[in-house]
Amino acid sequence: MSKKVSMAVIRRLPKYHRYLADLLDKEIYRISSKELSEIIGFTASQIRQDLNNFGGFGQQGYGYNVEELYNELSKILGLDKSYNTIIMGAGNLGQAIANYGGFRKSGFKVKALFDVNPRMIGLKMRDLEVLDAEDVEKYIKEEDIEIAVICTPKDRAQETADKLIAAGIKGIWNFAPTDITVPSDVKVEEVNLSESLYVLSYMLNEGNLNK
Amino acid sequence: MSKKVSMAVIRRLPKYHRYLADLLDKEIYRISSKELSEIIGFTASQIRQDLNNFGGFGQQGYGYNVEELYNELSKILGLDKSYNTIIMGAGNLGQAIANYGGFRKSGFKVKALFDVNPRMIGLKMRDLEVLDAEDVEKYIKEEDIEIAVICTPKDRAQETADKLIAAGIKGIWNFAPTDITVPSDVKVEEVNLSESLYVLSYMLNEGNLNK
DNA sequence: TAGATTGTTAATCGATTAACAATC
DNA sequence: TAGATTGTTAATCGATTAACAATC
Repeated sequence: MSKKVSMAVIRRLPKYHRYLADLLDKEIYRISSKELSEIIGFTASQIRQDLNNFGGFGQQGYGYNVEELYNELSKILGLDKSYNTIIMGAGNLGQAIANYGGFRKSGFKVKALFDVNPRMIGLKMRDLEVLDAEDVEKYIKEEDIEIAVICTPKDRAQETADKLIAAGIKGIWNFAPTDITVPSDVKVEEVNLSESLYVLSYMLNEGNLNK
Repeated sequence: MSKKVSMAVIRRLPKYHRYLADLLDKEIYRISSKELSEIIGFTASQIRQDLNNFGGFGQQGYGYNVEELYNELSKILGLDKSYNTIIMGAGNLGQAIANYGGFRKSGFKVKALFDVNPRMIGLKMRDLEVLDAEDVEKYIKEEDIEIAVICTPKDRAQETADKLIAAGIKGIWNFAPTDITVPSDVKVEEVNLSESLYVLSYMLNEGNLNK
């Protein structure tokens, strides 16, 4: 196994994957790094460097076979599997994620929502039930849950993570506006929407900074 | 005006802002870059470098005044103002964003949701009305809207952006799972949730890649 | 004053881009 | 074969870290 691939590269992989899917939709089956660079906005050099972290998928004089590269990227991203998923916190955001069909299509299957609020517990949202957060450890083990999405308020995020990890969860998608601390074998992807919005706000005001 | 600050620095600013708010909550009024580095997980050197892009906010032998630094960061991030905001697309995600109180608290005021679906138009969600997306240009001008959030499906994102920009919008927060193209005076912050989830999926499978 | 800690310059590290031999 | 385009090495660029004089 070769040297660890940098996060900068990894964060570009989903974008390659998406643009290749678009090409397939348009029935384009062959592409050079130069052509791809014009569509996706990275340099051709970067594209070739990025891909070569994982293997030589192209062919000199020809370029890349779109379908083959798409399939390779699917494998690299782990999208050739499916993942049982639960959502902690059945508020607006939890519901929105539960109802987004795109994730299911990519193999992320939301099995249940969990909440601490007695008024929510037992409710059905489309075909999903809201279960008692008390019972989550048992559920994770019995239903073979691999990914948990944290949509709780900020102050309940860490304790929720701890409980999930104790039950064996190895992947957490955290939407609570706080950083959570986990052991190194647990992977966390943080989505901090406030931080994202603040970056937009920064950009809108950049010119006005009196430096 | 000094040299443009890099995106790497800018994306760390909201995190400083958040951790300083936590310190104020805990009634801690003074902090050195070293102490902050232990809490936030960046090096002390990086913290000093980052902040010095915007001014010398510290004091030798003392450190930083938490409240002062927090206020300076608020100004840098444009959080000392408020922004009239609209949401394009009144689906699950649009509603979730509309209902999240945190944004309002930071000065981002959602004034209305817009949708193309006749069944949605006219509905009230809490205190917000769903308006006809046809009327958005007029609304933007009359109500002085500065920021628009795109929560439409992928295939309607670009045309929506074009319409918003024609009406004078300068800031777009894009949740549609596609990149939108805008003139250089318009700022876009992309939030691609699928890409984020795929990165998590990658990390969960990293060990299994047969390289 | 002595100690602490900044602001800032210099050194290092890593990521991106350029170049080109290999080869389809 | 000739042309095209990769895979990969080398060069450049930018970001992070280290070091330390300035100074509170």
